[in-house]
Amino acid sequence: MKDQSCSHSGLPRHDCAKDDNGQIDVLRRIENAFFDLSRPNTGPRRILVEKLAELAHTGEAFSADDLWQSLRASHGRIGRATVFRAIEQLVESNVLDRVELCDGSHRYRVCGGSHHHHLVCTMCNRVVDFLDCLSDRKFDEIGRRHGFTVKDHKLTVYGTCDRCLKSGGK
Amino acid sequence: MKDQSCSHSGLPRHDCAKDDNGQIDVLRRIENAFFDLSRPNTGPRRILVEKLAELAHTGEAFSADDLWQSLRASHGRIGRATVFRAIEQLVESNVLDRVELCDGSHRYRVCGGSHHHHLVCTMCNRVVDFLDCLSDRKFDEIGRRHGFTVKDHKLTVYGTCDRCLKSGGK
DNA sequence: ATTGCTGCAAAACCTTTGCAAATGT
DNA sequence: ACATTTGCAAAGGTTTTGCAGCAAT
Repeated sequence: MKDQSCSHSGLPRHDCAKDDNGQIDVLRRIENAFFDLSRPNTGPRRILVEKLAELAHTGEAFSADDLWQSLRASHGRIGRATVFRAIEQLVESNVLDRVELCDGSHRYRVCGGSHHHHLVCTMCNRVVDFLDCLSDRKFDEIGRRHGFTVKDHKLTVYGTCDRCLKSGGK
Repeated sequence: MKDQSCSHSGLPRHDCAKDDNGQIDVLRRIENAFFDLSRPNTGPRRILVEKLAELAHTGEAFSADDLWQSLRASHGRIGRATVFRAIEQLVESNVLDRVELCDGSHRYRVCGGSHHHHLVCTMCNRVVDFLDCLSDRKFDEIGRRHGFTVKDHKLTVYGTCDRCLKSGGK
């Protein structure tokens, strides 16, 4: 079995002024996430930060392998494991979100840091954020009803995006 | 990539009188799911149906491997692939739910057939159902706002169950 | 110097696939 | 007889691990 820790402590570790300033903020958040827990500002990390800032900008969702391929294409050699290890840390630090697709596979995505959920296109896997959700009191109530102390939740909505509808989705 | 189909057509294929009659109903639902699409009432399927009725009763969540181990322990040889193939069909037929744990792994669970969501204990992986959710109009509105046609959604709540809290969970 | 990261290759993990043999109808 | 499922073993895809060497502090 995998790491049972579920340390979405809920709140982002860094203040995230809304993304109005674009990549700068995201860049800083990613750097912070790396350098909070570990010191070295290494080459691989720099190119990772750079690439992730790009991906944050486009909002693209990617698989671990996508990211690896993309990094080794634009820059030279980088280890697969390095990418996996970085993703793990960044998910932990709430810089990346793990998004479940409806087929059970998953992608990652640079997230804004504040609480949100995902709307996923089942045809092209495009992911969009939204804020709507049940209230915290409601979640507490659900928990109370079953003897649970609620810590976190995840809401994912699946559908077809306009682009795919046009290009002949059922 | 995996099978991109997302054929939670949403509605259960068989009427599911609430589980007041216990295992009988569940048993029938599982049998129907198997025998709708394919004929042979084979040995492996019989023991699968039997075991799943048990699991439905206890509400236990299990991995594909758990189920395989358990079947080969109680009955003789059964192929790993047979179990995986059965799970696939039963998920498709809305007899089993796939539940994501907070670490990204997943379990299966015999479900009642009607729309519901899951409350998952992050310590023992116990799973409990609940019904609360946003309204359909709300989901439609979320979709409309982003140009999506909403088909399905999934809400999973993570927390600590009373049993685990008592036995020293943080 | 010390500490921790990196790349590689191997291993682990989980799931799917191909196919001959067995089974149900 | 026929069609389908089964079990096995092999392959597949993805993620993790071990470790020697390297880089940053």
